[in-house]
Amino acid sequence: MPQATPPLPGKREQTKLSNRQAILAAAREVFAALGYEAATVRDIIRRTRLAAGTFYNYFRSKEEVFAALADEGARRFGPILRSLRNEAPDFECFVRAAVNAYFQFLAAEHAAWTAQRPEGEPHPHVHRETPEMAAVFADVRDAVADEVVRGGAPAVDPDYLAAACIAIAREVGEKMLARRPVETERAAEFAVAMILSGLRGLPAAVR
Amino acid sequence: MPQATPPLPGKREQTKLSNRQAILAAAREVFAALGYEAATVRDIIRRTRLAAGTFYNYFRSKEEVFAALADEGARRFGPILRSLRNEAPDFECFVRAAVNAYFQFLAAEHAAWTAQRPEGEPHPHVHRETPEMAAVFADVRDAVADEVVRGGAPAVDPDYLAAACIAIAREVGEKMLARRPVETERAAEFAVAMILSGLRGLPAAVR
Amino acid sequence: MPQATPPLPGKREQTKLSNRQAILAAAREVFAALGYEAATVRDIIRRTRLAAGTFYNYFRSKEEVFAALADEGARRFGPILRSLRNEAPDFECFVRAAVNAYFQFLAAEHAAWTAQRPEGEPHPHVHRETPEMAAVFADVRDAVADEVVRGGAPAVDPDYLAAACIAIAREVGEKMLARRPVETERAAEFAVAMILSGLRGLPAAVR
Amino acid sequence: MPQATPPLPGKREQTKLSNRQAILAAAREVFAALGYEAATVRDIIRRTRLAAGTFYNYFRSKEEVFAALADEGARRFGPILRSLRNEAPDFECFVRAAVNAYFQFLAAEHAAWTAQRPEGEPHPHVHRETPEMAAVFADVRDAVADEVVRGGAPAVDPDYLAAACIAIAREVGEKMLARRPVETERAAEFAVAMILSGLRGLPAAVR
DNA sequence: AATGAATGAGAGTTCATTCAT
DNA sequence: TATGAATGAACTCTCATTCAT
Repeated sequence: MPQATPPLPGKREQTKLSNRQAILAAAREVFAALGYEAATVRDIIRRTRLAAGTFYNYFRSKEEVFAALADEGARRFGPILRSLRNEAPDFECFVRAAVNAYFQFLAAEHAAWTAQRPEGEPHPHVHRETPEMAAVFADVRDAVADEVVRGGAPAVDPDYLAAACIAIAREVGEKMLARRPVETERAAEFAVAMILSGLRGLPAAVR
Repeated sequence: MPQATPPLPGKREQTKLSNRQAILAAAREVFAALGYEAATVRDIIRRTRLAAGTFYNYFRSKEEVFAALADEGARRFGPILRSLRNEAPDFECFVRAAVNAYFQFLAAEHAAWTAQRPEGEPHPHVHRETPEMAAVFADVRDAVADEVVRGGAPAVDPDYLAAACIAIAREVGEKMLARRPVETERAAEFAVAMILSGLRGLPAAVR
Repeated sequence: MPQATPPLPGKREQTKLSNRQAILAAAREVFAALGYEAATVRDIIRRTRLAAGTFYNYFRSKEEVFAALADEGARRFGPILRSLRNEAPDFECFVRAAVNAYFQFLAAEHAAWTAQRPEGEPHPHVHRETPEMAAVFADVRDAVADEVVRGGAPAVDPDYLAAACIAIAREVGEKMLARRPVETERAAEFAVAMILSGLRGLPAAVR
Repeated sequence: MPQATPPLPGKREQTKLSNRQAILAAAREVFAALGYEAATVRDIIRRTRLAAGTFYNYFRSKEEVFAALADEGARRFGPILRSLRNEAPDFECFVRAAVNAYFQFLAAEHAAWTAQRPEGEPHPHVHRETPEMAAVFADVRDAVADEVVRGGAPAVDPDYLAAACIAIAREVGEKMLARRPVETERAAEFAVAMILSGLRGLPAAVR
């Protein structure tokens, strides 16, 4: 196939990219609708115009596409989080801003997902953890841990502290999503209060 | 037929009971190692000397064996929790006692599980929620919610509060398990401090 | 167990007999409701107060209980058929009487069955052949064949003739059962007419 | 892409077609040997070089492959039957032609099947109704019913009449197949005579 | 003789993954 | 590189049958 060298991203590169995007988009929907375990590669490619085998030109497994999705989420969320940290005058403001951002993100994603959920939750005891959430959590964890190291947060075990903050946000966020209407602000307010007052009380309690 | 009361359990009843226990034990291990979704009925019976079909003489499905495990956990933990509540002079003491009990339980169960785990975390993004944990969490949630209603805890949204307390305990507990050695007391101390000081600061922050 | 010799059928023999009857009755219902292939030994013993293993004290398999049912049907129907043959002045009357008896039997059995059929016919291309029917057919076949040999029916191939007569009765009978209301007499009339006029026309057509 | 019309079927299409044929052929044999109910999907694919899962690329279930077989039979037989009806000067000739055609078809199919049958009849009480037969019967039934409506057959219950005709052909046909040698003509002659003389005698007998 | 739990083969079906086209 | 049929291991669950009690 004699052909001039493509000066701009050639057609090949374009389709390659758009195929990748199509798979990622389909995977996002499927993981949201079915959960990681129940989702199958077949489910993903079925929501795509691509053939079964094509999936494997882009990802080696369900595991890998999940990781890619998480990466993408991190790439979208990381900058937001970092700018919040730069702009916030102190740690309290940062926590407030971060929790608010997270809860808004959560509500937005949730709205998109609940649309296609077919029946009621079949396995209520299983956490629906989406790739985006995982990435966001990782970022937050790093931020909190950094802050502890930098002295902006009390000098307690940074790992435990990060875990506790994330835990509060996560669990309260989940409760928030279960309510009608979804009150992002009230929930965020509660979570922030819990985190900050917990933080303030810590140094006295834990040496 | 010289006697009406069956004095000792016959051999049949004995094996029946021990088989049931064997299946439950195997299921516990499998759920811990693989998570609920990834676990299969085959995985469970394979860890047993029983034949494939025998599983279905005891439980109708994976769902059912999970529920049985949760029931068992609740039966074991519920009384402990309730006695703690009765004995504790105030809510703080109760929280302290409950968190300690939970972390000890966690450490004990963990020791039993990690024994069998063959490789490193195969599915890191999936929440390992074991039936026992689910049951314990439900109990704690009820206790906290009750306390809020009774006025022993600040008059904030009881659902959010319970969720936050559980979240802290859960997540810090998980971190604790990941460390060597497993320091039950330090972790419990941290979690209790976080919960209680969070609690104290709440009323001022949330109107 | 010292015990006087039982002069009349002892308790043992009685239960043995009643167990056998219970299994047969259950089998009759199950075969009618599910068809031979779909019916399982489990289905049969489940309709009984007996334990699974007990079935095998009486019958070695589903096959065998089916055969026993057929035997029973034959024992009930054979005498009727034979007396009809003795009482009927000629072959025509015999055919008439036999077809009527068969159709009435069919309608009666059918009423008993359709009661418990759960859903609509799942496999429309499968003939529901019950043991009783099989036995009755065998008897009729013998009767017709005998009559041909005795000269009461035209000297055509007796096997074909018997087959044709049975076929008409069977198929028209099935059609009859599918209608509401079930008109035993009209259907019998039709079948008899078809058989007899077919019979009369045969000698001329077939040498 | 120098050419728009796919000139010859590619290798893929060829194997796809031949696999489909292989499955159908295997299914035909299995249904004939075991009957619809006793036949399993595994029996079918086992007579094939294909893997277990491949069956489901072609048919969704046993039911569906049976239907496909019936369709095929109908497609082969329907035209024959219709041309016979157009060419026959009267109903008698049509019946004669149809029965002959049916018996020949039966004999041909039978030859193909009995080749593989390993042992003696394993389930004597189950009607071996093959998909082809089902299709043929449906066609014949329609033809006879039509003729009754058109007045070419006596004005008796068309459903009963069709059933009776089919029944005679079917049952006599079965007897025919059981004999050695298989005398298609004699059997057809008998069946035709029985049907036609039955037909002629009917109007007088049934008002 | 009756019991009913244990057995394990085998049914239908799904799925991740491969590979000839 | 895209395709999509083939693969075969694995899964859930059922069943006839056995056998210790």
